[in-house]
Amino acid sequence: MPYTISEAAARMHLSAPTLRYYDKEGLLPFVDRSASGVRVFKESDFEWLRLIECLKATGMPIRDIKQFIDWCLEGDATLPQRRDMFRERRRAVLAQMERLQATLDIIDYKCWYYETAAKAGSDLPLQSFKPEDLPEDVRKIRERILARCGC
Amino acid sequence: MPYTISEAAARMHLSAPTLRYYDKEGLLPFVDRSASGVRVFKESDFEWLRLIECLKATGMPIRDIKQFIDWCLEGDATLPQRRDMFRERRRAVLAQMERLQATLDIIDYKCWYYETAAKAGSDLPLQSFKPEDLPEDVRKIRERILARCGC
DNA sequence: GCAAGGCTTGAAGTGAACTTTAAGCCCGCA
DNA sequence: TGCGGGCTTAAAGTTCACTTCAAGCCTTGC
Repeated sequence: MPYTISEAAARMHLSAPTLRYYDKEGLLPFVDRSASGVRVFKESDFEWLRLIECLKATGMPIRDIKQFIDWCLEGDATLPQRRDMFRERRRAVLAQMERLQATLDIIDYKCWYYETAAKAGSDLPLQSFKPEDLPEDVRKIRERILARCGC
Repeated sequence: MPYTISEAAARMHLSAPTLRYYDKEGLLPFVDRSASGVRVFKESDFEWLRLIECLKATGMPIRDIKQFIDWCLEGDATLPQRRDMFRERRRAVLAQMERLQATLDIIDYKCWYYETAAKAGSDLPLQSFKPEDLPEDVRKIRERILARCGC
C-alpha cells in the first residue's frame, strides 16, 4: 500500500525530482511523511496525482493547479470556484480539440500531397492540380480547410 | 500585396519579434528583402506561415520545423522524408486527440461533481454516492474513464 | 535638413517546467 | 561498525520559445 517517491513516480510515469518539484510548488499537501521526513505515498494520493495530470493535460499552469488544490483544502466554501474552474477547463479543452481537428485536416491533406508527390518523384504535377481532380475524400478535407480560414 | 514585418505579424496574430526569431532560426528562407535589407512579405509567404503554424500546433519543435523547411529547399529528393514526417505528425495529432478526449471525460465528470456539490453546498453526500445513483450520461462518462485506466 | 517612426541586428532577459548537483541524513545488512 | 543505497533539501543549471534591449540604419513629412 505505501509507496516511496521513486515507486510513486514510476507508477505515474514521472521522475522523482518532478514529484518533489510538484510538492515544493504546493501541489501535494496531502502526501504523508514518515517520522524521519520521508514522503510516503498512499493509494488515495494517486487520485490526486491523476487529477493533477488531467489538469496539466488541459494546459493549466502549475500555479493555477496549486490554486485549485488550495481551494480543496479550504473546504465547501470554495465549491463554486472549483465548479467554475472545471467549466472553464471544459471550454479550454473543447477549443483545443477544435484546433487539433483543424490541424489534422491540414496534415491529412499534406499526407495525401506528399504520398502522391513521393510516388511520382516530383511535386510539380501537383502544383497544377485542379480541385476537381482531387480524390473525393481529399476534396472534402480541402473544403473544410478552406471553409475554416474563410477563403 | 507586399507586407512589412509588422503587417505580416498582425495578419498572422504574431508579434514582429516572433517573425524575426523564426527567420533567425531558418524557418523563413523564402521571405524577400528590399534593397536596404528590409523584409518584404508576399502573399505566398503566408502559405508557409500557415503551414508553420499548423506544424507548431501538432507540438513540433522549431528545430524540426526547420528540418522540414530545409527539405523543401533541397527539392524532390526529400519528398519521401517529408511524406514520412507528415505521417508521423498525423500519428502525433491522433494521439493528442485521444489524450484530450480522455481528459475531457474526466473534466466532464468533475463538472457534474462540482455542479452537484456546489448546489448542495457540500461534497460530502457525493462521497457516498453509488454508481447506480449517477445520471445516465455521467455513468457513461465514468465507465469510459474507468475502462481507460484499466481499473 | 533633420526629427520621428519603423526597420535592422546581436545580445541579453524572461518564465515555465523541470533537471541536475551538492551536501547530508537514515536504514538495512555484512 | 561501517558502507551502500535511497531518501532529504536548497540551489543552480537547462531547454524552449519567445521578448526586450541597445544601437544603428532608412525613409518620409514638415
